[in-house]
Amino acid sequence: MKLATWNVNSIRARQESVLRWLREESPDVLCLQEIKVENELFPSDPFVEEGYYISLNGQKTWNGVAVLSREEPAEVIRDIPGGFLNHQKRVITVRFPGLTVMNVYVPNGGDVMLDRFRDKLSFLDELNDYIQKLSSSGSLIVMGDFNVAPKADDVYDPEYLEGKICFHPEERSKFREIISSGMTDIYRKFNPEGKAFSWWDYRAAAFRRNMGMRLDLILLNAAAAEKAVSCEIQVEPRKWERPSDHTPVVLYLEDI
DNA sequence: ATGGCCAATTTTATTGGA
Repeated sequence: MKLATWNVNSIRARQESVLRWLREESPDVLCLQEIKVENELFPSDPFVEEGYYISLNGQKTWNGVAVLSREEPAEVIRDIPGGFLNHQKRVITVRFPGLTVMNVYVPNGGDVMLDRFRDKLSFLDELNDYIQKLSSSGSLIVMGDFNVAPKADDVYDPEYLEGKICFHPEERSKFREIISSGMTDIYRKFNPEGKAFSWWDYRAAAFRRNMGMRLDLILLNAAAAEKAVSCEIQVEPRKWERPSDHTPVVLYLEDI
């Protein structure tokens, strides 16, 4: 089984790229973030023709998440039930027999001095609670754009970026709490050493100079981690024409 | 050195991204 996460930075701007990627990779599940469109305006037809069910939690202009899946989900849960930030569409959870997949887009936070950064930390707390709740019932995969680079090898220049957005000690601490509660950062399980990035700024020729961060993560509870075979960051789509600033991260699981 | 770009809407500026 093959699952992937990709922050596409607008599905309407990236429709052809996502279709191309689906044809090349044929994943069973693809979690999309920042679709930046209301559910009614999501360009569903070509993805249905490609053989996918579409589960949506979109909104106008910003945020928005979607799951494409070969199998129709048995259940779809939108947002974090009771969550304080639910007016921003950042979470969608799809459940299949024996497997739950949560697709998340954590707030960026803007700048560590802003209220938005405090909201980001609170969101990570709520997310952890929600993960623990769902983790008690079978295999759980949480994948998406966490907007947190967990460790020094996940950013191009840890000294320069220390304390800046996406690499501030408080957000790394919140992320570690999720890991401490029993989730595995599966990319690092298979690739424990070395710089690895999934996002590169559009500005400053950041991609050409490989000035990136690993913000797109896949977390597995113990039941799911047992079945994990490998995990890869696919840098190639970041080189395509009109790319997203993020690139796909792919997880392979033993058949469930 | 730490900027530069990109997308959507509020559209010829502004906001957010990270």
